[in-house]
Amino acid sequence: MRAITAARAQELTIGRLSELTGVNIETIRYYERTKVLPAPARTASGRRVYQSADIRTLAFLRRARELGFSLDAIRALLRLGGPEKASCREVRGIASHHLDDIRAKISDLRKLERLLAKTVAQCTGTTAPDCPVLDILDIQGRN
Amino acid sequence: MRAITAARAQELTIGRLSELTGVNIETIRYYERTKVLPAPARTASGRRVYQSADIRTLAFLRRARELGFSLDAIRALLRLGGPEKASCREVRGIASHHLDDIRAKISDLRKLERLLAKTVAQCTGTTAPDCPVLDILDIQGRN
DNA sequence: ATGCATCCTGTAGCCGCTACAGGATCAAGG
DNA sequence: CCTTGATCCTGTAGCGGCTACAGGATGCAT
Repeated sequence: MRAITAARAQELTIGRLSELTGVNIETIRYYERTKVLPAPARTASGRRVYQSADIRTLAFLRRARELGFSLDAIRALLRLGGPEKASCREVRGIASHHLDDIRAKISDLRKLERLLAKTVAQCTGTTAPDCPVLDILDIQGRN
Repeated sequence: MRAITAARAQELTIGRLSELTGVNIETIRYYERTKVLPAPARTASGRRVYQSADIRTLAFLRRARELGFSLDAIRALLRLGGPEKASCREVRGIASHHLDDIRAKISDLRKLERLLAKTVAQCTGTTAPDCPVLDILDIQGRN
């Protein structure tokens, strides 16, 4: 059932696909090279021909990137989401693993934020002999 | 009171400096190549010779990296913190700019976290025909 | 026929490392 | 003194996820 069959699945150039999805042309080609996207058909002269279904895939990809999924994770998601259903459990696995990463990153950043904010607040802005910012970075360092 | 003055400024090999600071040897050389660290003296046979003051600098560098400062920012900090005092104001500028970056990143990540968490929670784990994770990534996309 | 837009491939650069190849040098033990 | 093994040196290439060229081939409108 992969066949294009009926229904005018209109064809797109890479430039048009790029416009429609907001993904840079070079990036689309990069995704193809790195097997995130399958290679599309070509015209006689070698130009890429995309189908309207590719808009959806690329939009998905773009959104997943915005959500911080790695290309590796996205390759997996596309494989799972692809050829007729997929195990929602596996998808959930990937997503919740990613969620863990995000939470760890947030927690790290919050620690940094607190420390930096506290320190910057101590700055008088004058050319004082010792600067609180340089101080936290310096020796007394391990906190 | 910056001066080390007295006290046997002992010399170190790159390996020893690496041990003492926890910074990879290759990374130390990389910092030299990219002008984050000044090139040290050399022995007759060409080996790098570090002074104990370099431990402090490299530890500073390491800590600043842990706090997420870019090498560019660190180059600036080292220049400012370097040759006798420095404008604390400029240091504060760099640090508070970095703080802004961190806060923006935290805010982004929190949005992602909420969205992903909500979605993953809806997962039954079965092989349902539609998967909430794939759904948020898909079409209805813009939230 | 001309011009310009768009496309193609291939390669190199960004950051901040890390890893390796291939060689030189050092310190210690036999 | 010689050998071994650790350490050092330089130079280059790779990671992820693009982005930006160069240099050439099409496509389309006038």
